[in-house]
Amino acid sequence: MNKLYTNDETSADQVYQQLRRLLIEGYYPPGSRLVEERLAQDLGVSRTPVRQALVRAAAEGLVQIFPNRGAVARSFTVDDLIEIYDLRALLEGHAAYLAAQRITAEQIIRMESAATALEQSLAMTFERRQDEVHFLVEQNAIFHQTIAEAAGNQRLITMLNQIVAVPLQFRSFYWYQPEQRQISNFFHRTILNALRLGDGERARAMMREHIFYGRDVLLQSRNAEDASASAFREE
Amino acid sequence: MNKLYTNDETSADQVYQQLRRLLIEGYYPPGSRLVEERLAQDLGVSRTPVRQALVRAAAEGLVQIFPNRGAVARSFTVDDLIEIYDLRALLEGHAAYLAAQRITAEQIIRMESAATALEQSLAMTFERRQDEVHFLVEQNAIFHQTIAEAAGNQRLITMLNQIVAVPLQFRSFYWYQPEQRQISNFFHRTILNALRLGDGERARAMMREHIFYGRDVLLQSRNAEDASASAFREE
DNA sequence: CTCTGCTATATTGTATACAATCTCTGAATA
DNA sequence: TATTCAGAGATTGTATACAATATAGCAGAG
Repeated sequence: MNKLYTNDETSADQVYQQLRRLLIEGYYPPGSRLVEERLAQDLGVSRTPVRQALVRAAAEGLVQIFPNRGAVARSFTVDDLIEIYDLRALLEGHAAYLAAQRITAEQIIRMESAATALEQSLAMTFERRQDEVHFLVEQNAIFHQTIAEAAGNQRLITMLNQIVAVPLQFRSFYWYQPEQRQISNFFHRTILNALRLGDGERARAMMREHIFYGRDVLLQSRNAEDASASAFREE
Repeated sequence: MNKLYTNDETSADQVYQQLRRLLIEGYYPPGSRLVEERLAQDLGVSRTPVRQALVRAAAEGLVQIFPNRGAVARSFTVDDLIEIYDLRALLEGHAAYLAAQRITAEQIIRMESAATALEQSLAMTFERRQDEVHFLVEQNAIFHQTIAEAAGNQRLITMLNQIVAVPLQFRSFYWYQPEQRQISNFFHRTILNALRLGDGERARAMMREHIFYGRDVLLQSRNAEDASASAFREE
């Protein structure tokens, strides 16, 4: 019974988890410098575990490390987003294809529950907008992660985690638009149907469309509000 | 003019490069413990950069780190290899598909040169067997990396590097069999043709076959010599 | 002879000290 | 005014010391 896959015992691992969360949630905005001493103080440890966390985050593409000049929260150009979504479509499409052959009843139920939660949330009201986004992102993650899990390829899961995490910070506003959410919900149901019928080809096709649709919504929102375009400047 | 993509100035980076090479070439066989102090002495540095290199190697899946128990050169089960080759087929197939639209004349020439080198080497004699394998692996890498480059997706390249590096240690004996090499060479020419004609579908299909063929040769060799099956034991 | 628990040893994890490098400021010069 | 250079300060990179943890061997009980 070893703890290989729950690497959260050492403080270096905890720092990594924290850092990852802070980056994804935009607390350290893209392009901002990540000074080791400051992070160490923020998280109450010395620079040693911070450095390890940074190296690991760099390996995953969350930060960039410039030798002798430090780490920077990675920023993304529009081209980066297009690259990322191209790969997401490829990998998640493949995952959906594989999942159609192997998914279990329990996994289907989990996905249905997430899909339902996303649908019902359209009629719900939350204390704070942030709570709502948090909830939606979480349920959405359950839906997608369950497919990756059902695909039965551990490395595929790892890769998807890397790819999906990166632009998460931008996806917030995706969730603010009811019409787009309805369409996404529709995709979820279609994908679920395909999986239930064991139709891998269809599951893949719908998953790809679902992801490309998300990409397009994101890029459109971007064009709309050019004010915050600075977040896209590379370095 | 920054050195972002040639991270080889700090000794931590050099240690990482060394470690990676030693792992891939089987100097540290799968399953062997990687004691920090020993690595540090082998490479003439302190434990600090060694640890960073290990963290990075773990993020890439080359080693496994067990909290408070140290790092181990990752070993692979047959199922691991199947997972890996499944993803390679997906990613390299996609790369070939994209490359068909964008590949440049210079890149074609580079690939032709590598393909020719691989063909001619069948009639050549090398000082040592190891030199030959080294040469073949290198030319083969040029062929495949050029396709990834031509696909024009930086993240795709990164992912492929991660996936391809892993089983390299096993692929050695692949190169010892002339018949299989001839077939691989034929695939290379077929892929080149498809790329030259801009036929992405065909390039993808042939690339996938090429990779699955490599996988099957690998698995067959494995079955043949069950003596060294220990290398496949997990943990 | 086997099992349990304890201690010694080996090794990892973290903090800190110091060296190496970069950056920024401002003065001197043209 | 623009430019170059020096040096102070900030920050990274590495080594080392120490703390925390795991491992192995051994003694003693059953």
